[in-house]
Amino acid sequence: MKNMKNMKKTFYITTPIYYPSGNPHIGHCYTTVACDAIARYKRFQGYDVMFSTGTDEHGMKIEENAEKAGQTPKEFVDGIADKFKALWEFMNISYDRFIRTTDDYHKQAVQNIFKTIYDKGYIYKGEYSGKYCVPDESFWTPSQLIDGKCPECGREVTDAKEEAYFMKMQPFAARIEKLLTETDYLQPQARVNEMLNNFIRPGLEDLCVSRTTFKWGVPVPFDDTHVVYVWLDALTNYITLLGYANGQYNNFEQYWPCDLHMTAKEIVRFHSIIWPAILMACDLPLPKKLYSHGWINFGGKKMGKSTGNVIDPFILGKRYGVDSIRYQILRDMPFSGDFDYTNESMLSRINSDLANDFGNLVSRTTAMVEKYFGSTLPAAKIHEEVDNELIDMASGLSKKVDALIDEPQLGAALAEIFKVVSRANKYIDETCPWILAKDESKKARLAAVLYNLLEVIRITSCLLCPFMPETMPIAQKQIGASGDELSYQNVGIWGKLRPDVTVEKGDILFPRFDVEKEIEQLTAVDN
RNA sequence: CGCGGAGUGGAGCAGUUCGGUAGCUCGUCGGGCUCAUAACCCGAAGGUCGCAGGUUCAAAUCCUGCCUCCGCAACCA
Repeated sequence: MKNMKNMKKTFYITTPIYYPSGNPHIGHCYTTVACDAIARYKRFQGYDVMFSTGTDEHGMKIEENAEKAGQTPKEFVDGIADKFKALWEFMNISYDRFIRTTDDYHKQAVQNIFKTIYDKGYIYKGEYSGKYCVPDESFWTPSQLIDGKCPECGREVTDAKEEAYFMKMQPFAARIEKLLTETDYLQPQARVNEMLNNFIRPGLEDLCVSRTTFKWGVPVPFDDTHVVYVWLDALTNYITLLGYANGQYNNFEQYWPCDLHMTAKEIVRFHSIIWPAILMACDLPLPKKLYSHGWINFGGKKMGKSTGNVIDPFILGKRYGVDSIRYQILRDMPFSGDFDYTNESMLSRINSDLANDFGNLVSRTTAMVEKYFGSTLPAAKIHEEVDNELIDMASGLSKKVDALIDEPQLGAALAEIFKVVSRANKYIDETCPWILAKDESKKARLAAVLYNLLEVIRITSCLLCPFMPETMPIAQKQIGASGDELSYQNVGIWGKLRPDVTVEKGDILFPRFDVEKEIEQLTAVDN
């Protein structure tokens, strides 16, 4: 039975669950911050949002890394899961639920799901064969081999077989192809061809869903010499954390099917082919959208090599502000394709958009209201023709942003917002308030100009708030906006700020950085 | 011929679906303004749109061939 609260439209958004074989980095941040911005935006729109994230904690690599660290696997993942949580707290990530695949309810649910699919006849016992490195006890695919040898230790590999459970894929192949070709499930579209050409057209192979070469996993319910392999363990987090096949939660009906799975491009295949197959095997509805973004690279190189502390999100966030970092990566990340991160581009973006354009707009506007009217605008205003373009742009902004958030094209959404911010700066030059201020008979016109500027700040700050949740409320306080004036209902309506508003000029919102000095110091930190 | 993406003024990108004056941001240079975080506004310089052919009155945009870079190819966000 749904109560009134649950009558609201729901929106379920997920990050992948991250593999905690090492510490979180800015790449994890990108995915998670993007989801956070969307989740906050949807809450702002009035949706009942479920925003999930977590960690995928089983598997051989964890077993090995734990051993190297002299810890049990559980101790090892506990430590790293805490680091992820600490980073998300630092980055102001408003997740609703954090799942760990080592959580008891999840393990139980995975076993239930495995059993269900087995009982339906989609899982059978077979043999996994491949190239095997005996000393490392690892299977490798032909493509992973380096010069035909083990990529880990460089020794010879041999043909080997092991008993394994497989999930049939053929029963689902046609539906999966339709999902990819006839719907806009997978975004961006370019990835669809990749999936079709590489996997679907050649014919989907059955999926290996258990392993016997390591123990750190969920035991197969009726055969505990096997542990459940990553697919069924990790992907199912999206439904187990809602309570599917377990008694821990009871939100499955409420939030499934998922509205948006956000992932990076390397796991597209698992989310576009395997995950739908698993859901089909369980007779469950399919998620609505999968968005696969590119990577953040550094000087053309992939992350992880000698990039140093500079890319540590804690260091950047403490130095430049969490909101600024959130803004920069979301603004500069292209819709598809990778993004090449440099400290220069980050600082330049923060300076020009946040300090010069937005922050300075708030600063100069509130300063003028204070200086010319003692902080409180008079109610009497005189409108002029020159105001119209600005008013039209600001009034129509929220509709454009709504649509871009749904794509989801966050960079384009931010660009649209900043077009209006720039237009407002230009408007100041067009209207020259400092000249109006010298003429006592033009007070009502001056009041209108300043009010219009405050309105632009009200509207843009509301739309920017999901991206920069710390700073925007401060800006809103400075322009004297509060309560219903900041609601979603009013963000598309011009003139909602009360006419006799009182501003409260405050600290600088986004300080400007000396790029050369900062680069120097960041480099010093790096070495 | 494994699959896919990309090559556009100094840098980063848009434009290519349905051909028709090459656009944006940053940077540089010049000017304006003074409310503001030396910020803001205006203007200018700067590109044979990877190369070579072809179609067309007209191609960054369509066709053919080639070069270079990058990613993917059973779990790096």
